[in-house]
Amino acid sequence: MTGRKDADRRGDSGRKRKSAPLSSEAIVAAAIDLLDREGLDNFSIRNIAKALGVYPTALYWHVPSRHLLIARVIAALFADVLPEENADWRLWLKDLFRRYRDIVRAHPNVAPLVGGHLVSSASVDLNLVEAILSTLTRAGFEDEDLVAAYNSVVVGMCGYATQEFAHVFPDPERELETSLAASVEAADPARYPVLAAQRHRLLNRALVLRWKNGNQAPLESGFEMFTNSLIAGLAQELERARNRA
Amino acid sequence: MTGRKDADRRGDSGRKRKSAPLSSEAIVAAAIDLLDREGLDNFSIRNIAKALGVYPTALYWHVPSRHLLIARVIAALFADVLPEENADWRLWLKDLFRRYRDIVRAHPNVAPLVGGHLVSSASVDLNLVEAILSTLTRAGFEDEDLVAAYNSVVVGMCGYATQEFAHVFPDPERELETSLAASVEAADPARYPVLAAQRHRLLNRALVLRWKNGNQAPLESGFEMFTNSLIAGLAQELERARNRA
DNA sequence: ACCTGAACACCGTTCAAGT
DNA sequence: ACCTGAACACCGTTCAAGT
Repeated sequence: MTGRKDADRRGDSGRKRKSAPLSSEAIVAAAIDLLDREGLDNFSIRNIAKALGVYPTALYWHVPSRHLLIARVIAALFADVLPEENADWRLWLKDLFRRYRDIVRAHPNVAPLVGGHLVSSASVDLNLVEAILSTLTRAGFEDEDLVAAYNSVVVGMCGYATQEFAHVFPDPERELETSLAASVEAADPARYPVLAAQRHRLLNRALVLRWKNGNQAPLESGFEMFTNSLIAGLAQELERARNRA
Repeated sequence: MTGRKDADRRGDSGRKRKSAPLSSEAIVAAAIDLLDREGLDNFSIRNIAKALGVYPTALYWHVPSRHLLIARVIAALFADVLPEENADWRLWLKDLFRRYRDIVRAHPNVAPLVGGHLVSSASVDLNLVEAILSTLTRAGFEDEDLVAAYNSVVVGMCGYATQEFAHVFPDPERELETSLAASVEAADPARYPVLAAQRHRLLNRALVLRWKNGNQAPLESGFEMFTNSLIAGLAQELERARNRA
């Protein structure tokens, strides 16, 4: 009898039913797993439930809504973005940008969920916010400039990876691929001289001119230039602010 | 008889039925209108069809899919981003960034659709691509550096506005607002000294620490610093590359 | 307390049928 | 050629019912 019950609990009927009870942590873990394996297009409450061997509505006991589940997923994934302390604020920022991008590289399908949505605010990591603020304060930014620099840093952190790992929509007939490749290949050198001359360097390596995202074709050199430029530029803005004062 | 037919065509049965026949342009226009009026959460093929007084499936004669409709919407909205020519490449870039952000300000709900999705590639404006490439070439970027600089510029163009006008998810109970405000208000000055000291300057004015987006609370000063920094930094990278050669 | 199960109000898209 | 209308395979979420 007891053996039978245990067998039932392990669930030979519901195929993937886990022995462990449901919890917010288990749901978030299953959500991340699903996102990594099946992509954004199959990322749904119902599929997470299926992976857990449970009814979709069961999740609502542990998680208030899809939006807030996504917020928890983001919080879990970026729990360790924060770099070691560094006396040089510019190196610290560079480190932060790198670490952020590395996480997105490891879970590329989350990119569209972080960039353009304010959900992230639902699970703010105050440690991250304070770390950026205190680093910029040590660098010399004050008051209004501090806020502006902080916003610049957050965009610098998320902006590149968001675009590098942008969502590629399902294209089974490869229509996007063929039409894009064709129009670039056929670009009139008279009208588009630089594009025509550099086309082989650009296809799938330049934003907007690609059908693969950073997953299959990373945009490494641009990341370096973008982050280096932004940081160097912030340092320069700081100088200017000092000279004003 | 003819009068009756005209009345039928104007459509007293289907309420909003337009007299004009359906077309790709009309659909895109209705889509933009719906996006502006009703927001991203109500932006669907079915609602666009309803606004046009037509069956949802009628759209598929003129538009291949939702993804590609979005691509056309984006193409239509950003048809005029391209700034006037400018001898100073840095001013030209600044102008480009401003114009891009102005368009997003005018149609803020499109922001999440542009930033994190590769759909935009389905409707590439080669003129824009060439303009950026030729400007950077005139500035002095070559070969691999040109690609890296181009990618930096595209991220610079889209990155800030994407986050400034990020999607705010429906929150009728104002849970996000209250919890975020509370946690920032209650931030321990010992653990979060800068955050605690600057909290009134930060709430709804610093990314991640807000429940409103740029629509209700623009992040103007950060935009200035971000774009100025990026451009100044690119100029500096250019100097470095020249010194290497 | 935690999960089932039915139900509601939505989606995008396919395809046969009408005109 | 262009639109209707039914149908399919999905969604997120609410809520009563079970245990």
